[in-house]
Amino acid sequence: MKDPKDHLAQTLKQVRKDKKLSLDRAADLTGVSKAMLGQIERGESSPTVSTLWKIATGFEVSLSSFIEPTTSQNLKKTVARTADEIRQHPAEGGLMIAPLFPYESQLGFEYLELVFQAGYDRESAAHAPGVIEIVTVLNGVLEICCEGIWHKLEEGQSLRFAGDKPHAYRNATGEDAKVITVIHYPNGR
Amino acid sequence: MKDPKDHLAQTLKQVRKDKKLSLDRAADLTGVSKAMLGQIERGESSPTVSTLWKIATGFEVSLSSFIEPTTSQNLKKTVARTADEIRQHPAEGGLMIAPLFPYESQLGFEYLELVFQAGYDRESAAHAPGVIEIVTVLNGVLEICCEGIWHKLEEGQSLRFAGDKPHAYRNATGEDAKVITVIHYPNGR
DNA sequence: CCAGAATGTACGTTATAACGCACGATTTTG
DNA sequence: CAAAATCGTGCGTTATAACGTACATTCTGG
Repeated sequence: MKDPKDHLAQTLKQVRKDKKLSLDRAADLTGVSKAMLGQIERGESSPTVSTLWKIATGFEVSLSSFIEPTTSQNLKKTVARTADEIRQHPAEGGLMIAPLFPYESQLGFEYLELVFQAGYDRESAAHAPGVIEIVTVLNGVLEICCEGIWHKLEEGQSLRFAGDKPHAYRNATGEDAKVITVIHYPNGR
Repeated sequence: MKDPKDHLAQTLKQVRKDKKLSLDRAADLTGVSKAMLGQIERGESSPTVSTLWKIATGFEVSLSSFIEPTTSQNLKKTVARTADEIRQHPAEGGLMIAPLFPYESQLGFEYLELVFQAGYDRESAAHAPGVIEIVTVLNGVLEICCEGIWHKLEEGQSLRFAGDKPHAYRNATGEDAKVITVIHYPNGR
């Protein structure tokens, strides 16, 4: 990725246009001079983080939206997926994975369907720092161990936990357990 | 929220420590002088966005992680939720909502279970620009209309679509339809 | 039509980011 | 143990962010 200055220029100009503000009005709102706002929009200057914060705060927009690419057209497309058609069986037995919506940097998470077959019992290594996981049980019973504590989840129950620590999954029943899981990576993956 | 300079200082120092890098080594990696890295870490200077980009790129960390609050301790706690216990019935009939994990700014999304009762048929106003929705049908059959096209989702099927346009939900069957939905807001909510 | 207001840009001035280098303290090496 | 290397900080210099102001152009209302 190249210097974010150009993306910032476009985004600032677009936000101001969306809000139908002149540079004068925008300067009043943000506390940043209209001359500087104009320079940023024309890509002639790269503001400090503090100045960008003043702009984002004045416009009531998140800082991130000024520096990360906007939602790509790909994400705006409607995509339908059927878990039964894309389920995969990795080398490691007992677990099947349907990557319904793989990781997208603009969303910050991946969305999977997992099937833990009867008898599954395995640890998962800690993910990168800050990773958060959410699991909802659709069918069956699944136990998840995090921070030394086992949580038994039945159909309709959900768990959110820190995925940046070692954790474990166990299906001690005689039937498969099917879950939906969202894994959020704050620093990308 | 206050000036992000202090958060940036802490984060930069922590990232460098995690990677076991001296200021010298970090300067080599990022192309930013060690004197400047030191000033940023001590909160004595607010870098330009271009300089911050060089730092993030050199460290192979996302820009956002330097300017948004780190995952709060609240998010790291293990939380179990049962949809049956928290399901709500809003004024508007035919739809029940279990807010399993409400919106968190650090995740950027909310995670809900929805039950569309038999006969439900209603439009949903467009969300803010950039919003992306994901829906997975757990039980029953649900139809979702986006961009003028109806998509029929049966059990095990999922849909991702742009939530910043008018869309509609319909359950034309004689039974309830239960879904999990993730709604991602790029600019917060 | 005309005067005043609004708009965005250019320019000179001021403040501060960003740098290279020196230095004292600490750690490493032979 | 002494010398060399490394470390983080402070300082002066340079480059540029950020500002206030002037100006040409366009718009608006009487």
